[in-house]
Amino acid sequence: MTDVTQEAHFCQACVVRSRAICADLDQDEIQVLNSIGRRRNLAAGEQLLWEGDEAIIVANVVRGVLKLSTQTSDGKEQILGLVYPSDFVGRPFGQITPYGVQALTEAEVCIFQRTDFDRFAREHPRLEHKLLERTLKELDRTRRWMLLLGRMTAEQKLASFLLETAERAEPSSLTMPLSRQQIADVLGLTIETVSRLFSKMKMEGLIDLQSRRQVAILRPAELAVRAG
Amino acid sequence: MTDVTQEAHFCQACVVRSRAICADLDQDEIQVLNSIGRRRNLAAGEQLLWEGDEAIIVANVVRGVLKLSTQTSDGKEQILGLVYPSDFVGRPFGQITPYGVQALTEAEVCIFQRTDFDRFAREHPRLEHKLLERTLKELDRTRRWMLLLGRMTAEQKLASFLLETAERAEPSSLTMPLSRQQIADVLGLTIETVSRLFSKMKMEGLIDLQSRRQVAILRPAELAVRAG
DNA sequence: CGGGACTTTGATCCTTATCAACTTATGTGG
DNA sequence: CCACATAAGTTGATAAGGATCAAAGTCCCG
Repeated sequence: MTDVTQEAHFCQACVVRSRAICADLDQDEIQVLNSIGRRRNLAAGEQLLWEGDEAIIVANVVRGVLKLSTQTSDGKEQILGLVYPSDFVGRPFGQITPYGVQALTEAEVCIFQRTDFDRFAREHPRLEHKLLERTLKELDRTRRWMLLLGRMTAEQKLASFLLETAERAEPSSLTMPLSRQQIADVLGLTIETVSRLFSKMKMEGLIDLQSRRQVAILRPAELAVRAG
Repeated sequence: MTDVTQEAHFCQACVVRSRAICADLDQDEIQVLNSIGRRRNLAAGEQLLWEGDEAIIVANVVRGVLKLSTQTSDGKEQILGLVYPSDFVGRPFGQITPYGVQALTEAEVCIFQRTDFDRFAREHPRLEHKLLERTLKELDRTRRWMLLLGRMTAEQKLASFLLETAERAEPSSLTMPLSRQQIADVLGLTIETVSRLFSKMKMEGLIDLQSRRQVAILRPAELAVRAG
């Protein structure tokens, strides 16, 4: 289930290096980062971090899609964000992991002990700067999501979600990394509402459903109108 | 309406300095920051930044409460966050201000040209570090708010909001900085629903309303239960 | 004291949640 | 490869929580 590999110089061959926070580091710095990090494969459904746990690790996503999520006291889940390759997860400079992190697809991450990472970051302002830019962007994205949760109707939510997912995914692939339940948890809806909307949009010719996970957007412009 | 003052060495006397991002700077650095920043007073209701505008300034809040907000295409507002003394507003390292910033109470801010601030930040890793920590905390707070918007009932929302506001405000003062409409915009509700809940909570003895803006929490424990 | 904004309260409607039954996929062992 | 079991998704009926529409009440400030 958990496959931990330690390859020498894996940073050099890293597919997300140019886009991840480690992009601006020089040879020597990469060397050090190499020595404190390690790759890890995650099976679909595997949990990387648990909400409320001590924040012992942080990670870069190399491959796959993960979710950040939290729960209400009565057990309903809210997905707080989705993380794609080159994104960063975990809570540097913090004691507690404020949300759970779980792989939605088969995934590969590059993990660091938080304390190692914190120390490295404090000694390398360029890395901290990258991390800051990324965090600011993430905050912007999260705030846009708040508008969706607070003020949009179910249809607007799903239309927005489909468009954003299409943007994030590789152009060819229209495979949803999320189940209906997970989409519901992202949008603050129930699975039934999501399912009904999929059916309705298909009937109206906005999308096509080859299978449950294969969604094709047939009329993106109209979908954008529905997104509000 | 707009009162711009330029005092020498105002940082030294700054009431929020120990808590704001400028806390860790030394004498010389403060001197430089002093030279690129200036104080500005805002009347209640005055807008500091407009959503979508070029991001030309950033600011530290010295006094008062401001809101960050955005709007749906059909004009409904969603408040994305409230900002209190020592908090930072604006979008460093970005071209566009992603949300509007408006003073809810009479307020005082310490503003910088974004480009000046960006340059200063890049040259002073300790400041960037402070800003990073603050941004990470803000992201945590924002994500908790997502749970509220996505999964809580109206009563849970208002109860949570009252408790958090009480925590943020000075212990003695139980003056709401927000109108009913603004509370609704924070919680993703309508003004009518908020008003009804206030009445209900008063009737049930959870809170007392000396006046519209004067809210006393009578039974915080019970309120916490309602918050879920 | 009067006008306007803000707030409260009431009646009704609509969206979405909930509960329930059924259908379709996925997977396992015989 | 099929029969069965299990998980995931769909569809329907009903209910509930808030939104919306409407009207009255309060507060504030000149």
